[in-house]
Amino acid sequence: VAGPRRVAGPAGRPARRVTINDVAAAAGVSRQTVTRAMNDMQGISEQTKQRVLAAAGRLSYRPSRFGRGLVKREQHTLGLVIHDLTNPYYPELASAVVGFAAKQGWNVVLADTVHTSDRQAFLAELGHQVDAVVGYLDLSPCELDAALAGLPVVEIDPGPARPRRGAVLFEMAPAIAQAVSMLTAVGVHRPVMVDILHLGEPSGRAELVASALAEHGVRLTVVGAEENTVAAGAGAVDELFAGGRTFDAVFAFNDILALGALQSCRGHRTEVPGTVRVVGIDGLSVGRYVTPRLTTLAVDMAEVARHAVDLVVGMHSGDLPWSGAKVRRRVRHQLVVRESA
Amino acid sequence: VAGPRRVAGPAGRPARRVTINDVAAAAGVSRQTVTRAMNDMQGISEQTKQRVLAAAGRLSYRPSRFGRGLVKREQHTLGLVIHDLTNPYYPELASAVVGFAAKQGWNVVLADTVHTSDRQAFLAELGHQVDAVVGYLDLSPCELDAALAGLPVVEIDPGPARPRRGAVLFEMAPAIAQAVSMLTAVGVHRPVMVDILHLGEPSGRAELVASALAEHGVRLTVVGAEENTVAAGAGAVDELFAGGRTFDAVFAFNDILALGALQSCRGHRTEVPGTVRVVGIDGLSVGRYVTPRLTTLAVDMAEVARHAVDLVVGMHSGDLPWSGAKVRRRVRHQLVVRESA
DNA sequence: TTGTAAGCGTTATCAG
DNA sequence: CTGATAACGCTTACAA
Repeated sequence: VAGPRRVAGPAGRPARRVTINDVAAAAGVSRQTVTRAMNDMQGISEQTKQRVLAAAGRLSYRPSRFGRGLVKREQHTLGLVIHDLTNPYYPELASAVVGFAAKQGWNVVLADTVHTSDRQAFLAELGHQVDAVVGYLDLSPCELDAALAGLPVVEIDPGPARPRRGAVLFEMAPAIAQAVSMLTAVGVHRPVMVDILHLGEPSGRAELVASALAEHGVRLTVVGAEENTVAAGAGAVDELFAGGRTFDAVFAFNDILALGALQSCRGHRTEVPGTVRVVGIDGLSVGRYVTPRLTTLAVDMAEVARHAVDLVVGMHSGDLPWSGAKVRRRVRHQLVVRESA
Repeated sequence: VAGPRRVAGPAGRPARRVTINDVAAAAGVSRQTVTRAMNDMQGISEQTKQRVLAAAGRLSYRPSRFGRGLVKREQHTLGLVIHDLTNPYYPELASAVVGFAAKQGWNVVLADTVHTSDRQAFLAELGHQVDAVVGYLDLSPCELDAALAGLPVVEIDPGPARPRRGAVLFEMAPAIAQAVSMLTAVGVHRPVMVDILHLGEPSGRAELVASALAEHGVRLTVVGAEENTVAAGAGAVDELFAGGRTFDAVFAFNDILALGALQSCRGHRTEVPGTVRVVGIDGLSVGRYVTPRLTTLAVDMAEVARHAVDLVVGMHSGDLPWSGAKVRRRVRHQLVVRESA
């Protein structure tokens, strides 16, 4: 395989795609014979097969996936929508989704929305390229219907509102209650939550933590991080220190922010878990590699991915409806006690 | 959008795909009119448009991407081949590749080879679904030609052999020399490398480190890690400690193994960088969040991704040849001194 | 504003 | 073993 040998126009650019007809002509056979040679089908003599293959190679011929897909109906691709591959949560999810999807013969195209301004248009565009969509959509039900009508959709952790499509729901309350019991038992009484605020409002996670603490008569202070990064998590806790506020525990919206809390404590020579206890959410594997190792509410990513892929494949095949209770699955977080709390 | 309303057979499964013809029939118009309505084209009255859209919604109609792709030739997808999304290196790469590809209007399907036994077959299959391939192929030139003939291919860090296709080459020697100078200057004379062995042989990275050290009259001991994980890196260094071997520096094949080295040192109450200095390779962002922060030879992932996408898009459009010097780019690693060395 | 005809590149069917 | 013909679902031209 030397340089490009496609039929080239004056500028050296391919004038048009090399098609099966070109190969057929070059080899002096019919299109059907080319098909037989390319796909290792029987009913073709070894000799013509080689001649065809040679011609195909010479022309750099490659069957069009569209032509082929049109007639063979067994090519499925899944759109996986995530916020930002740079946040370790999403690769862990993506890894699991890609794995399960591959097992079912589905391809996965990755849609990262980190630099997307118009989510609806973005998802509508994605919808044109795939057979089903899974992930973090963050659209209102009506936007979602507009963008992805007629397509099987499974949202992951879609928030409190009753999902209008398929969904994998997170059940964090039990694990949160467990973590809160553990902390209050050892005397925590001034906890803080580093949250991701939505329009200035505390997240659902913060509310769960607050109400679990309320059961023990403890009040939660919620502060917002600027963005979802380690640095922002550290910044939020830095401000706490700077403000002279005393606290004995930090709950974080997720492990990334918790890592920031750890970093900030280290910067302020504050012992973890001695002086301040830190608890993250998600169960990222990076939590095992930091010092101290991060205590966290972990979700089994493989289970999430398995549910999501199962649902969406079922919806696509028609075995499952496109909405309703049958296409809702629940996954429980588990308290994983390591060193930080 | 309630349940699935596709034409259903006896089992409740869709009997066949809903096509433009079904919608046309249902709305009492021609196919062309349906196209106009679906694609917001002009030359259709608002009234018929609504009628068609209603019919389409009722039938859950969605244009086939194959039919559409066959006639509109502006849909490109890139296959990104990586080893294991679970290893933070690949998400960082994927994130950048997806970003640049999106900017050029390309979709990215992610092919994770971690559970792939037959790489050649896997890539051949992938080749059928995409317009170009980028990433870590790990195939011999002849396997590669067999699997991906006729397709633009850009390998990333393909190793020492002269690449037969497009390639983004890593130039680590200068950064390695710099790191080695730094370490020998502070008295390091018993360095170890935790390597990923290929068929029992030291990697190219190990050889570069060894020869840089030789310039300073220092000999390198190479040990292999079982696999490419933090735990394996820790295990390799644990064995060093167990063997009673003394060492004052650890070079790691990559940051992941270096994290393991850090972990092992911590387990053995060995000060880093006081007693042992640790240097990783890759420049993963996780290196900034561990204690002590990891000194590493960093590659600019965005630059790698930019080159890879530029090359492959150029090759696809015909602006660039499919092999040769014009489709080779070089990226230099940079020594990033943090705390661990 | 709407419909008709043709063709995109491929494979399945059936006749030779 | 090979080739002609007819789909596959869609859009672009052009005609009404």
